[in-house]
Amino acid sequence: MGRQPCCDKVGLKRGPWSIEEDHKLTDFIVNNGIHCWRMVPKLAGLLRCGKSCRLRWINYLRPDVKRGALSEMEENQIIQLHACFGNRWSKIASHFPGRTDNEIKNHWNTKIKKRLKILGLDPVTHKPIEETETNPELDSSIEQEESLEVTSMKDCRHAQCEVQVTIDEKQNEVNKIMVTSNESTDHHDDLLHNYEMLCPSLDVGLGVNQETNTSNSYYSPTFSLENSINPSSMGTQDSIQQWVDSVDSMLSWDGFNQLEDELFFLDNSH
DNA sequence: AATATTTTCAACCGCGGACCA
DNA sequence: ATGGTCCGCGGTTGAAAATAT
Repeated sequence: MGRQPCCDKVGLKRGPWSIEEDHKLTDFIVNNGIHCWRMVPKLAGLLRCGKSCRLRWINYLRPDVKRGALSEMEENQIIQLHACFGNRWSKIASHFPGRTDNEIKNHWNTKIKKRLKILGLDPVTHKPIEETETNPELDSSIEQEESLEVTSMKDCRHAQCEVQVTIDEKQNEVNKIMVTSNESTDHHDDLLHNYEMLCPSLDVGLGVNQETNTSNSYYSPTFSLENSINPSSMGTQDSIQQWVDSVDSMLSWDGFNQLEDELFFLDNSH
C-alpha cells in the first residue's frame, strides 16, 4: 500500500487564517520544525489540511519572508528572469531571497503585465504586440511553450537580448519621429514644446536628468543617434539628443511611472 | 456620502513528479 | 512493476481594499 491520505477534508476549516491559528502554527514549527506537513495540523491542534499550513507558512509566517512593495530593481530583474524562464515563478522567486513565488506571480499579473502592455510589449513573448499579432509564427502560446525550453544560461542571455532589442526598437520608433521632425525646425520646436507640455516635470530645454538615465540596468539601453539623426544639423541635434535622452529615461523603468501618469489620458481616450 | 467599479493579494484547486509500501 | 500518497508548483478565484463616479 501507499501512504496515508494527506488529509480528510471533512470538517476542516478553510479561508483566511485567524491570528490564533497563525500563532499555533508558528509556535509549532518554531519548536518542532517541519518533518511532514500532513502531521503538522494534527500536532499543532489546527483544523486545517497540511497543504494549507504549508502555504500559510511559506507565503506569510516564515520569519525570513520579505514584506513590502517590490523595488524597481526587483521588477526589472523579474522581467529579465521571466524572459528566461517564462511562468516558472518558483524558479524566478529563488533569485529573490525572502520573496515568495506567489507574491512575484501576483505582482506580475497585476502590475508588470499592464505596464508591458502599455509599452506595446506582449507580456508572454516580450516582443512588440503588433509583431506577435501579424506574424502567426509568433503566436503567444507557441512562444510560451518555447520559452519553457529555454534553460541554459546561453539561451537565457539570448532571451534577455531579445527584450533589450525590443526596447531598442521602441526607441528607434522615437528616433524615426525625431528624423521626421528634423525636416522642419519649426516642427521640431513644436514637437519639443508639445513634449514639454506632456511632461512638464522634465527639463527639456535646460538639460536632462542624467541620473535617471543611468540608474536602470536593463531598461536604459545605451542610445546612439549616429545612425538615425542627420549629423549636419548640430544645433538642432543637441536639442534632439536632450529630448531623446529624456525619452530614454522615460522609457526606463524609473521613468515609466511618470510617463504613465503624464499620458494617462491617451489610454482613457479609447 | 453612497454606490459602483477596479485592483490587490491571500488562499484554494488540480496537476505532475517524486517517493513509498 | 504497480498503485497510492505527498509535496510543490502554476493557474485561478473571490473577498477586501482602494478608487472612481
